[in-house]
Amino acid sequence: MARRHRRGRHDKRQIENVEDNFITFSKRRSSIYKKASELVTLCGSEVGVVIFSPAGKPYSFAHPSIDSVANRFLNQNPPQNDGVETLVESYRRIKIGELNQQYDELVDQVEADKKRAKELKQKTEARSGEGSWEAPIEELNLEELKQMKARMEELRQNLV
Amino acid sequence: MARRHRRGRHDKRQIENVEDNFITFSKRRSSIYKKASELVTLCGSEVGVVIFSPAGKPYSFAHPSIDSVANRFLNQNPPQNDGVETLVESYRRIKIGELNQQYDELVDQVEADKKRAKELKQKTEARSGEGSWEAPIEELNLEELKQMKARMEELRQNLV
DNA sequence: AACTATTTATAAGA
DNA sequence: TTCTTATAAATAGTT
Repeated sequence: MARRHRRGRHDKRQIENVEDNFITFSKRRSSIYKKASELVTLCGSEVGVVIFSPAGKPYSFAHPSIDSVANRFLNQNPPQNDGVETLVESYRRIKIGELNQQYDELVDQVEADKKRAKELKQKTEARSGEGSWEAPIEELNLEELKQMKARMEELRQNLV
Repeated sequence: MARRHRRGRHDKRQIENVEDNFITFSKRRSSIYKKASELVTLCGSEVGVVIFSPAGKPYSFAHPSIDSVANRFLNQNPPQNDGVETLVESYRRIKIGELNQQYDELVDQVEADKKRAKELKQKTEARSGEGSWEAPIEELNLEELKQMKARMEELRQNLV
């Protein structure tokens, strides 16, 4: 009996050309969507699937929505201890890092200005012998500024 | 012939109890992972799957990694115009909003302090008639501060 | 976990 | 493309 044509699924299918590969990809992508959908209706679970074609085009299937599933997953997976950054951590680090750098420069400059203003004030007071009624203001504000910086750094610890 | 037991897959399987449902869920979840894995090796695509069990426990499968797939998907799906926030947008808005609020308070306070310091300096100078060599410093720094604030607001526009 | 009757998915051909 | 089909794989219920 002559050898039959091979049909059904074969483990060692080789990628012959781009067109056939995309046909296979499309069929299998649809099947995965179907399986995911069945899991939702059959078991009452939530599912999100993201697939990139060999050419790099994105496809997705999700229930109840891709954002819902992604947010739920990310929120239930807090920062890991194994050195691997999560998606959210990466965005926080990169984007908030810029903001923090600007903030550090601002605080440094402001504190230097406060110090110089205080020295200047002491100098002019020593010469005039007046104006001591203004004395506590800048010290107090400088202290508040330091506290605010501490609070900001605490916030940053929680963010980055 | 007596009616046979129903095997194979049936469209209208009913959830009888939690244990059986979880067994079905586990089997099907494994199958979806297998299908996803086959899609990767067979077609050379990238896949990310997130699944919540009926009880709410999260599971995931991804190649090359869940972060890689998620980032790639989110980056290729820029902010939509239909009023729906993406995952990344939501995180930026919520977390950076806190930082911005602190920053606004800081800038307001600093500028108020600058103004008061300037007034105090003018007052003491008017009385002593000296110290004018220090005059340009605070105005310059105040201007730099304003520019820094402007840059910060520009940065924020890009973030939020 | 493993088994099995049945259904579904798959690859290639038409 | 879409349909067909021989075969492989997945499924639900059982043991």
